[in-house]
Amino acid sequence: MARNKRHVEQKIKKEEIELVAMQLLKEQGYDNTSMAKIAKAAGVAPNTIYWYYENKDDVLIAVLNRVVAQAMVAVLALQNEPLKERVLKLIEQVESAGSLMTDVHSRVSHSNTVKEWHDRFHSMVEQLSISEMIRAGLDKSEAALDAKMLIYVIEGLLAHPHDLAERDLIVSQALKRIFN
Amino acid sequence: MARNKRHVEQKIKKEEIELVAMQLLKEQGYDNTSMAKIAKAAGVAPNTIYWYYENKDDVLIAVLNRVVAQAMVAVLALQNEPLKERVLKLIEQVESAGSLMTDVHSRVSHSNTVKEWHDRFHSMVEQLSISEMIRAGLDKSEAALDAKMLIYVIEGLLAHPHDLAERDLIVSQALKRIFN
DNA sequence: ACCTGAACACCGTTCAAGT
DNA sequence: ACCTGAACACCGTTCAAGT
Repeated sequence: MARNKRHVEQKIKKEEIELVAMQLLKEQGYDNTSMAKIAKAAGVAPNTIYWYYENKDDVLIAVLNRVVAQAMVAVLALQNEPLKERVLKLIEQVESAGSLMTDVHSRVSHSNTVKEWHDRFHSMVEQLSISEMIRAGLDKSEAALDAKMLIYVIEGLLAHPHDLAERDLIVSQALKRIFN
Repeated sequence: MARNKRHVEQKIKKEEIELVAMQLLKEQGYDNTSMAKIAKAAGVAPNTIYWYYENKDDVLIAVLNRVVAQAMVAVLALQNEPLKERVLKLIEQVESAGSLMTDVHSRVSHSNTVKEWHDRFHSMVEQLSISEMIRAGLDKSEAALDAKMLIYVIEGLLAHPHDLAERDLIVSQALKRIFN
């Protein structure tokens, strides 16, 4: 019993650190969220985090996995909607993660772990995008290139601020150019 | 004479700091280039840089202006080449600046000065891109959207590694989708 | 006007020690 | 196994002082 209880509490502690880190990283970004800040918000000593994670980038990755899982659920729920709606939902989801995606790109050059995470993530997105293209009737020989184009347009929309109407227009135009 | 000489030396000193900073920032990126490193390479005390620049982001902007001017010259030299060649030249130029463009994006949230520089730069690129679209025969009503798309594809190519052949393919595909 | 040495507050991370 | 206090090296930046 005691053994079990302690085991549960351990999981809770790590979970709490991760949830707190997620909130702070989403709201304030990587550089503005110090390890000390996370520790304080989680109610532990600054170096305690290092018992659960190798370093700050490791915390970032744990948070990224949560964020991605959440976004996937939201987008997959629209399985039967037209492609445009799903793309817009995806953008909305990633945008709610604040500057996290930009942070990933800027950490890639510092941390090999982040680089590996980024590369895996990117090729996953690419595969999904390619199947969407084929499913939407595109020629297999061109699907890969068009998938990349669409991803880059989405990334551009995420990197630069747009109101909803403009975003809608640009996505529509991209899909029109690709599928006409 | 003495007056003049000192004036010249002043310009030389600032110029040297900037050239050294450009080299370091291009090679090692923003975070890996400390003010102390720049100062040492320029042969001055670390805080001397603060006489010429308000802060580190100010140094970054001075370097960015140099890099952009250089790229503009290279691209404008191809005035009469087809659009595809000019786009590829632009990508090549920006790529030679290493991670500087990614660094700009990640500094935007920290420094208002960098944000302003970024916004100005971005709208300049957008205007140029729109005129290219119109010049290439696109309908005026769609030129703005297609210009944005093309810019985002270019940014995507810059943010992610591609060999020359793949890059060529993606640019060709993008132009084909836009102009067919 | 131009430059410096010394200091400040903060950062990510480590280490030896406690339970 | 889990957590801490104290310390380390480094960072951007400031300040008082020198010429």
